[in-house]
Amino acid sequence: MATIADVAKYTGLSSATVSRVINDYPHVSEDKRKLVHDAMKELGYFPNTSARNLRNRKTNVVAVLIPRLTNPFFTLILDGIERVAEANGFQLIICQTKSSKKKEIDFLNLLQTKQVDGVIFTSIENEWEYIQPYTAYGPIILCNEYHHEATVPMVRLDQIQGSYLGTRHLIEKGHKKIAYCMGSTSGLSFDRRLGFFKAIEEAGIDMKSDWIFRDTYTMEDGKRVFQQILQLSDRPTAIFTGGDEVASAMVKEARTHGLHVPRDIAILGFDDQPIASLIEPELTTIYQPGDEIGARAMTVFIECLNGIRERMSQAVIELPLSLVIRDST
Amino acid sequence: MATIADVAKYTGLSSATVSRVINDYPHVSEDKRKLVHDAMKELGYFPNTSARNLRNRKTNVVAVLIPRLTNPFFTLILDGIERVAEANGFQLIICQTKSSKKKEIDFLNLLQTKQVDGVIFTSIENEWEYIQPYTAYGPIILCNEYHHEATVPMVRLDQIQGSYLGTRHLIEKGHKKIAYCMGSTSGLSFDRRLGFFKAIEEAGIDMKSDWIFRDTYTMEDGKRVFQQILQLSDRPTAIFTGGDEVASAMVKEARTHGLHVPRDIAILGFDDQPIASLIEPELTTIYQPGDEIGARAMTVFIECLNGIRERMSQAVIELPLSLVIRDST
DNA sequence: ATGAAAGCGCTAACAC
DNA sequence: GTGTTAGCGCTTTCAT
Repeated sequence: MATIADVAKYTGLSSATVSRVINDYPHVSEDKRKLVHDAMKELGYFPNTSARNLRNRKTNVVAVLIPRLTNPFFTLILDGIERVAEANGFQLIICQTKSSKKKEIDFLNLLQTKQVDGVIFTSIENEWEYIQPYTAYGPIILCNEYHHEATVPMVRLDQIQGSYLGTRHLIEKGHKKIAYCMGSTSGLSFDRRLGFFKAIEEAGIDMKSDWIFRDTYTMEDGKRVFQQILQLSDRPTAIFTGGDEVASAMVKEARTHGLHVPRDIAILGFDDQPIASLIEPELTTIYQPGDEIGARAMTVFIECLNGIRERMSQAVIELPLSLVIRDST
Repeated sequence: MATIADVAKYTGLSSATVSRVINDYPHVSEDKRKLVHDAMKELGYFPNTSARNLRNRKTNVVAVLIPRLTNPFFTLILDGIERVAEANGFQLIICQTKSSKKKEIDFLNLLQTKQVDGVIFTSIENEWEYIQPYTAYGPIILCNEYHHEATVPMVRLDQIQGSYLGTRHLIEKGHKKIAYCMGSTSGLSFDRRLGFFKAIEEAGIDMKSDWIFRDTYTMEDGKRVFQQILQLSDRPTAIFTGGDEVASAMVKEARTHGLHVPRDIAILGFDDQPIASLIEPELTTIYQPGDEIGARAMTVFIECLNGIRERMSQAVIELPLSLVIRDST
């Protein structure tokens, strides 16, 4: 494998000059520049990234923490991140946490060993106090997440407003018994609940603890929870879900049980994934601009890296959510 | 940032001994080992990955080329690759080609600059002759792809058998006019067509060139092509699609036009994505074990890296496809 | 069992 | 405009 020294020897120049040519520095005469380019081609030379990274103390690689690759909403975010990353010469290392606290921490090791310049969290499993120490090693951006105590930039969607909008919509449709499905206990979930209960309380509606369901993420969860709802003596007439996958499975399960959506039971999705407009009836849902949020997070990351933006103090960038009314409510 | 030299100085040992401890080498006394470990913790030392990579001439990073992150089938493959990668201490760099020949080649630059140890293609845009030269720089594995001339390991699904199975099924259902949607002109598409026409010819059925549609990948494509099909004077009674996304959109579009699936028109999917069993009617489709194929490809990659497997000669590993009969045919 | 030292390939002062 | 040289942080002979 040809090195910079080989090119230097071949051209009769010094490695410094070759390096200047590689990095497009000025103050190199045109003929030498051409000489070097020709030699590089001739020798099949390519600069060694590890050597460069070692010298430059940077890698142009970002770690993206994502709970599940097979969750379309997160791949949408990833797509947005990728778009900006590629436009700015950054590579992405994919870190699937599978919602494991331990894995999340393990991946932060990439920061300490300088394998990546920084980290973008698209979800966060550990308490902030466990993450905080790692901010010393490089920019950490929260994307689609929020922690009150976090002292880093956060790009998020206004979950309070989004769930408030959706719940208001259900209430306006005349529903008074609304089941609520939540995911984890993250800040995001917390906010959604805030918006939900804000609408509920404004309308002076009663809420039963039986109507609250935890840990609903997947289609399987949706099916399971829907069956539980059917068992209820006092059955809700509408369901607020935490995602279109869950909602889709519920619509499906309702149909299986001969129930009409939305007449017998209304179901509200979240995300507005492609599937939302593909099933029958189409899902009323909350549109989350996943790619925009991802793109924005990566932009903020680059700003931090370039020192244009303060990376170790809290900053919240919030994008709005919107209600998409279709046929399931 | 603490370096190995700092740890050496702090413990009064040499950097060589510290290195031995870091790498769990034998021939280090227990007390020194403990001494070093304590010092590393005390100083907040972490080995620098770039330096290690430079020395060791390897990165433990693999580039995965994928056309679109938002395509669920490819993220399924990615999930399988990730599972094996993480179990073996490899990181994945994500390379979204967006089906661009140029980007595909650009990403191969990661191999030449030694930023990755090798590359896994989950789809391939360029002719093999353009890829071939890069095999000199490290293992290249084809996953879900096939090229006759390719001199590398290929992990693939038996597309001929899969599309044959699906087409046979349509024929057995009594269909004699079957539209065929294809994607690119890759080896994979080629094989699918082989299987399709094998079944068609066996049954002695006529095929019209009007019934063949190219470049159908997305839901939008599905909608567009379905509308074209409706315009046809001699309209097919069944459609063989290249993926569940396309098929789902077609089912949806059929419904929009007041057509009953499968009575008025039968639609066959491909992949068996989650959506297939979520829409109404549920899709009959060809199940493709995406995660298995991904996992297998990563396993083969590691074998190549370890020299257990020949990396520069053709080897084909083929997994079977199966027909999942539901309600759309 | 431990240490000295060379060198992986590159960049950036600093000289001229 | 070009060259000399000293590292970046780590691993690995080769001594002892």
